[in-house]
Amino acid sequence: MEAALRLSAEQGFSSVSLREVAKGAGITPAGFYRHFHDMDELGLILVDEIGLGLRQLLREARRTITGEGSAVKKSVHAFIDYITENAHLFRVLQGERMGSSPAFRKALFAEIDRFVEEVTEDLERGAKLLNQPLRDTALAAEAIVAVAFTLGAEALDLPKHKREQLTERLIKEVKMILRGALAPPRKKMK
Amino acid sequence: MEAALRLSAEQGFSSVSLREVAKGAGITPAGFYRHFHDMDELGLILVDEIGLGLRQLLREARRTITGEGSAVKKSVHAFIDYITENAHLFRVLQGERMGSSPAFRKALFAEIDRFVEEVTEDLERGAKLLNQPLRDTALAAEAIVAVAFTLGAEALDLPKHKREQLTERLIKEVKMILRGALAPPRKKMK
DNA sequence: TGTACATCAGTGAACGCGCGTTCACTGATGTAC
DNA sequence: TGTACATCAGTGAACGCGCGTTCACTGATGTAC
Repeated sequence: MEAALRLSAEQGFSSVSLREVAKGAGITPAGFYRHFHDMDELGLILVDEIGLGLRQLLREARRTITGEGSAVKKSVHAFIDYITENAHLFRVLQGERMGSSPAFRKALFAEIDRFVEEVTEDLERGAKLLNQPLRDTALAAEAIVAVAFTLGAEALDLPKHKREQLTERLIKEVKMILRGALAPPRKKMK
Repeated sequence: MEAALRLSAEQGFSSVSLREVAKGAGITPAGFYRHFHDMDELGLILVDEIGLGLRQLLREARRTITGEGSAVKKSVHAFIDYITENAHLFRVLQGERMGSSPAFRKALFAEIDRFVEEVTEDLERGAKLLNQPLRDTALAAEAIVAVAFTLGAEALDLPKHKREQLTERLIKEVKMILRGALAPPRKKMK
């Protein structure tokens, strides 16, 4: 699993060969079959691990935001810290969202949907706490996750100081979306 | 090129073989070398075509929004129409953003950056026209493109009626971001 | 404590296959005289 | 108008290589008596 994750993060799961995984794990290709029926099965188990990681991330973020200070800022930092530490997992998540096998893709989308739902709930809870009702909370969550994942993926390729810049940008964009979800309707949008 | 584009959209550029492209184009593998030095070269030319497509899309969107009605709504519809018609191009754009060769990826990011810049300019122009100054226009553009590309990629896999639902969602999210970029600062964000 | 047996992760050789790349070639089309 | 030659897209055979999968096997570990 470890070898598969590392290789998938480097070159994308779909172009990792069974033989490469076996070699990475220090066994012969035939030995692979003692553990998985084929690469697809390994892939689905990998996706489960990714989903687990996402839920863990949310738990960590919730833990962080108790206390004072901007919840957005702390959540985004928790997010960036998490994907930096689990770069392999996240790279596979983003990289395999398109391409690769349909089963893999479907499983990934299910995990992401679940993540968006949890973020929606967190937003609702937070809004209630602050007495600042949001409109279209689910859409706000969807937009936030899209932006966070897109910028997060870019961040992984960057040197540290540029990553920090990008983190600040992400914080501003998330706040922007929340402000848009919060504001009372205006006369007319462009 | 046509064969390469079709195959790349289906299975991702990085897992398309030279022999597959040659077969798709109706020539022998050796014949491929008359046209490209290797697959990397073909890939970079493909990226150029993608960039061309993005610029064409913006031109079309600008054309559409003259006249009355929500500019966001019309722009988003132009975007969805475009990626529906050029699904191959767009799938490669999204799918190869991660993974594949570094050269390919770098070229893609350059094209996307250029796209974000053009959207920024359009937003500034539009805001001026409506006398509704925006803060952080570049960040708004970055967020809008991230959301549009993410939801757009999902849309391509969906049947028509679900695609329309998703289009409406995208319109609302883009408006949400613009509203957030527009509103005067509030006391405190969550 | 000692022996017989079951389990099972891993071995290593073999297979047929599609891959990228090379090479000398063919044959149609365009150009010069 | 007719002939000689250059160009060049495409051919087809061959190469060595890594691939996924199969097979009978080995040898360490745990269990039953």
